[in-house]
Amino acid sequence: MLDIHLLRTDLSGVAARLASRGYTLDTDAFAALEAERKEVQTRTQELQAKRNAISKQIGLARAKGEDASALMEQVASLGDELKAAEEKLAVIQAKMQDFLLNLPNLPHASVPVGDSAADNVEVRRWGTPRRFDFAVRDHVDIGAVLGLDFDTGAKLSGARFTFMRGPVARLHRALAQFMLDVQTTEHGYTECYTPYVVTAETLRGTGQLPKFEADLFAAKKGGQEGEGEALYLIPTSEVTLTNVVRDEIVPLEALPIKLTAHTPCFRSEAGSYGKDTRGMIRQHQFDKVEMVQIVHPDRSYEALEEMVGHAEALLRKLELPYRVMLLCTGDMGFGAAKTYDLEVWLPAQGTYREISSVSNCEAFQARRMQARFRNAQGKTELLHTLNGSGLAVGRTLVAVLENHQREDGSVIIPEALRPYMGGEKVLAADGKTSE
RNA sequence: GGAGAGGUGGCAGAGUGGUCGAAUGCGCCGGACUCGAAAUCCGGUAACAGGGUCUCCCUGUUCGAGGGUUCGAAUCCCUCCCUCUCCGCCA
Repeated sequence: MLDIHLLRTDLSGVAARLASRGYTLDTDAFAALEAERKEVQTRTQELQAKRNAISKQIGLARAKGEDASALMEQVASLGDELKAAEEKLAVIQAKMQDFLLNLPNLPHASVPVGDSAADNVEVRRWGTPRRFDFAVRDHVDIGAVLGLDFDTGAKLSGARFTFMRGPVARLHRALAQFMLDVQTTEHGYTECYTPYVVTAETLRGTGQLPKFEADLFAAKKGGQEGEGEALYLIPTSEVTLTNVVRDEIVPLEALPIKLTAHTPCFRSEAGSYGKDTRGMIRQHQFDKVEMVQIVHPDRSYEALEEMVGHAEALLRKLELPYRVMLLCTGDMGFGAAKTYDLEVWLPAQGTYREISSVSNCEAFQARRMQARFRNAQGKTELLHTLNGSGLAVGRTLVAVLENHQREDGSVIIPEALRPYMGGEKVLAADGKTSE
């Protein structure tokens, strides 16, 4: 959510910055609503003040045993107008809230202006894509004999679900454990276990609601006939980790808060029909190790660079070539002020594909959540929140299989991962180490 | 699922229709005392929103959430949510 003061004082400036990310701000609608709000709110508060003052006098008169009927008449005459004004104000404020909740964040000044992914800027590359002296297979073919089973996934749950067994299932688990251990022991994050099902209020805090309900899975408690509040499956643990500070005023010395969790993520992938239909690049359910930092506003851009480094460290340890992309204004997510994507090399596709996305949301989420800290002057101030994948486990599995494949269909396990694989060096169909 | 208790400021905890945004204690901030510290004493200390003559003043809202009664609600009524205790069931 944007700061309403900024819209009041610099509406055209806000409109220009939103336009750079392809969002057209209806300035006339805002100006009209704001003018109406100001008038109605002033009038309402005037009437409330009058009522409060007279009511107080009634109390005093009664206490002295005096007759208060003249005062009662005065206040009665306010009644209808006050009630009407309060109702009108509530409607205007709800409209205003709705308007604000649907505005995306402002891009940071350092973000390149552009319309689409084509305008993203490559910041750096690491590693050299390997040359293969045999026909490269993609992860679907490699995984077929190693336990990657899309048919069973589809039978159980439909398209975009994967079933894993044996060596691949173990590799998947090993990757998640490895990532969590690096985040906690080397990067200073606190490991968390969080709910996978959350309330609408929680999703409003991080910005998935009200605008993106179509991207979520909703859940219902058994034994209830449409009663009660809808619950949603988390699309990322950014949601649960960030909402930890919702409605909190954290002490200055508690900052920065650095949290990580390994959770499944559930996404309906509405609007991505026909995209990445082969393999496990785009699934309704995938695992991710998430990094969340909740920091002092002065430190958030420093933290952003640091978090990109944390994600990069994992890719390096796994010996996976990647590049770092700075997203342009038109390609950033709703709540982000600045985002870096990490793209891993996928030899079968002959291209780099997103495996991590790290964003600074500045106060956008904090304002929705009322997540604050007490500054050095003792005043409350909004925090800055950041989140990033460290990493998407499914896509990392794909990258390991494809980049480290061998001609005989086995896969070399990167050294960093071997302690998590019982010391084995190679992933093979028979489960045996062939070297 | 059954029975009961309860949700109040950073925390603990009073308050059952009228100067209550809220006693008291703790914590925190400032001051006094002290060479300094501790102890003690004095004073201050909620959030959010709006307005202004904008380092300050004024107004409004907020006592789990929403609705109702009333001139007036933390306090009375209704609905919902959550927490705790006991019993039952359960991984």
